[in-house]
Amino acid sequence: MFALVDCNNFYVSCERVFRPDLNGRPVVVLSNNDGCIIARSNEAKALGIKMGEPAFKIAAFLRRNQVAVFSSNYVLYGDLSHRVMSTLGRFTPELEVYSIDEAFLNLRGLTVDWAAYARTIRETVGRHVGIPVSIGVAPTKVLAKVANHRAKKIPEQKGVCVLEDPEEIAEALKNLDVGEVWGIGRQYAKLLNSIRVHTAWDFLQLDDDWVRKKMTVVGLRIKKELAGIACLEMELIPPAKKVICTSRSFGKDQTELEPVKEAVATYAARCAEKLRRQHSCAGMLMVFLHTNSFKEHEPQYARNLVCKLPVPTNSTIELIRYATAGVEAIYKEGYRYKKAGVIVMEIGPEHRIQGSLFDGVNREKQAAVMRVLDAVNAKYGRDTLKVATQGSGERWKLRQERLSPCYTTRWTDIIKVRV
DNA sequence: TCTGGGGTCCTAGGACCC
DNA sequence: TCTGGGGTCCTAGGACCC
Repeated sequence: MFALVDCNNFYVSCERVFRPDLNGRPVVVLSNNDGCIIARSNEAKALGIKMGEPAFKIAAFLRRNQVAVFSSNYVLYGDLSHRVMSTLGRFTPELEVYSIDEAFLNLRGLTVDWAAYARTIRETVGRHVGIPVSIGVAPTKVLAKVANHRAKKIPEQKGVCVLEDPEEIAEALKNLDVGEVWGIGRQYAKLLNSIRVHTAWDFLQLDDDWVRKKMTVVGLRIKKELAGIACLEMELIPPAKKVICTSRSFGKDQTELEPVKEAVATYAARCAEKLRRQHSCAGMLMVFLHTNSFKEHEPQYARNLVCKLPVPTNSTIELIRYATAGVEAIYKEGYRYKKAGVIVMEIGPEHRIQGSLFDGVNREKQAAVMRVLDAVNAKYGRDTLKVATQGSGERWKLRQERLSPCYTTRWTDIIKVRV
């Protein structure tokens, strides 16, 4: 049996941990740059606020309904996620951290009452971290997702749902929209609806060959999993990334090269950090830059430039050099730029790089410098040491007007309790 | 004024190898 | 008249996830 533990309205729940006054009130969290709604409390959902809605379009509505609005605080969410995951780790020898707010637990070998066990997990996470979770337990991962969906949607389940008995499973699938099944997105749902397949149960009645042909082996696996045949394994160690991207919209449109270069240098530095964290080097780098396509009446420009690196690297200094040269090459005067990004590809392990006969870089020295840079920044905070090209970020940095404190990771933000 | 960010997997078709 | 067999690698496009 697999359990899927999913944090309820995770970002909103994180904001509420240190603000219990927000319980019972509508709360939303915005995307980077305070752009779109990306998390909603149940009260906010009840008001009809849509996922992905641009915040500026419903600003008046939010005020009128006294909705508490937050910029996203990924430092806080990341830390609380880590605490949830380590608590979950105590309940299984096999934990797969699937995303910032979800994890699969392999319950194989345990002889317990599943529902009682799930309730214990739920209570423990609540007590230790303060985040409410929903738990689905079933014989396959896809069915655990189905169970989780019921745990969340049906109040009588009280956050826990076990699907083991075939008749219960059938009943659950008959009551589930096919588009709600994990792995069936909008396009496949449309295709299935067009042949009068509306529920997960209908999908299960389809011919294997048809599913294979129209939805590839991925679709067929989903079908097997719904039938109770486990095809998806636990992934205990997250595989190294094959592509790493750092991109941001600017806090405001940029019309000059200098601040754009600073931003791109900073994104390159982030990519380098991510590479070093997974002990990889990248052999190729791409930089892109574009204007705001929503502003249809303004002149539009979008370009990217790919650059093969002479020797794969994860050095901040080297990646910044190529990235800024790239953006200089594609930058054109006379546009209002909205967003830029750096993508590194052809990623491989750092201890197996192919050198070059004509390489002028002292790679050992460079690696030593990076070790010091990482150590200093780990101790004193990000960008305590940085490359001067990154600048201060004054002109282009994210808009974050409603950021909550970093309650758990910054000394000055720790809450004070009066006795 | 204001519209997010970061990933994975699969398939088909073409180029190329011996 | 006759026209092999077995592969790999790369790319673009399309689907999906959080």
